[in-house]
Amino acid sequence: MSLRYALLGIISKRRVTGYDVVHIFKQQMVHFWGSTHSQIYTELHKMEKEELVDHELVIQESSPNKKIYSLTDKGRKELIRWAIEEPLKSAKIKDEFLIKTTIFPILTHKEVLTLLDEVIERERITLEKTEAWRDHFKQDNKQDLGALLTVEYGIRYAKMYIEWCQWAKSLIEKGTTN
Amino acid sequence: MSLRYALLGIISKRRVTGYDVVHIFKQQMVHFWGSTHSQIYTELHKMEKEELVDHELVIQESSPNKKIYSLTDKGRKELIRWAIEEPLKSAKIKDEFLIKTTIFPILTHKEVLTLLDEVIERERITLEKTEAWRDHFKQDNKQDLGALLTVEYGIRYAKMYIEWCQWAKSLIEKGTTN
DNA sequence: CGCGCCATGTAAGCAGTTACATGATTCC
DNA sequence: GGAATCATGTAACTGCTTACATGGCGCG
Repeated sequence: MSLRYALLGIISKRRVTGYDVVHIFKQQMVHFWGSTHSQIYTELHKMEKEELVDHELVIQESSPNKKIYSLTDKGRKELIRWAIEEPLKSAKIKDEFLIKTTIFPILTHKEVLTLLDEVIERERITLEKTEAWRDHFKQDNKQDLGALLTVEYGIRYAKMYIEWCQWAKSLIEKGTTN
Repeated sequence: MSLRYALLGIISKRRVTGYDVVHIFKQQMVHFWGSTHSQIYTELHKMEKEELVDHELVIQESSPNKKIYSLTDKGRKELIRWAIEEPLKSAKIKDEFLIKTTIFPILTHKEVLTLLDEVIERERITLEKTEAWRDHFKQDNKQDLGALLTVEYGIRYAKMYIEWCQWAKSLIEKGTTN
């Protein structure tokens, strides 16, 4: 049910199409939520039936027609109700690499270090992109507190991950087994 | 499909029942994976059909009978193949609180600070429990590298979350809006 | 006498992923 | 000529959650 509130949140800020939302998920929300176009379009239809959003059809010549969504009063009220009344559920994380971590003892020294280096590199790239996005975003002076806080979260998360990997490496390099 | 490898990983370390696995998920894997007994029992059945695990039935008097699982050769090979050959997929996170964060600008100053304090408290409790578990675990001198690394990850994650919340609070308290 | 622990399972429903489907325009 | 971008949608499937279902034992 939370995808719904993520969508309501995005629509509350600016006039967007389903297509725009897909990109906002990819650029700004990667660090804490994921979704695909098929799920997003479906949820938007459901929400429209329940009168939480409505749309305006824009006819275009050189590209396909599009639907620009906006919140209804009911939608806005429901979003705020959820935010302040609905009890907090803790994050659900599915991190494959941590599963691999649990079986480090049955892998060789070399295999483990290769895996760790791959992850460090992946996170380093993510960190770089996220920092670039934050800087670009700050220059725009957009004053979107929500976005500012969540990018910062993304940056801190990536840094933590890299530091943890480096700590793991040093611990493994110290050990003599395998 | 990753639940399967999480299960294979657990079974590779010790002789466990489905019931034990449920508790291992709750105690040691909360930080990076979640599952429920219904999904676990179902997956164990599937894996047994595919001959990745087998079980030994233990008849008990004062409690229900139980099935103790162990890896087959095929299971162990498949686990290692997955760990070193299967390309890394990045973590999938679903964090409701970060969705709430994106709409901070449409909430009042007070509502936002209440939410942040709730989360800080929740994470503080998690951190305390996780640190207690690590210390207890280190005293046992269990030498399980995988578990040592993942608890440490849990601790670092919780600390990062708390620090980020505190940074957010200071940023909001500095601001005069709302 | 009720709650929690041990221990297993099935069924129904919802959430999320991948594949199928279309089609013009723009850029290389 | 091929790939990427814009823009929307449906269908099939897998993964995950919640509810249903059983039953003895020990503790307060």
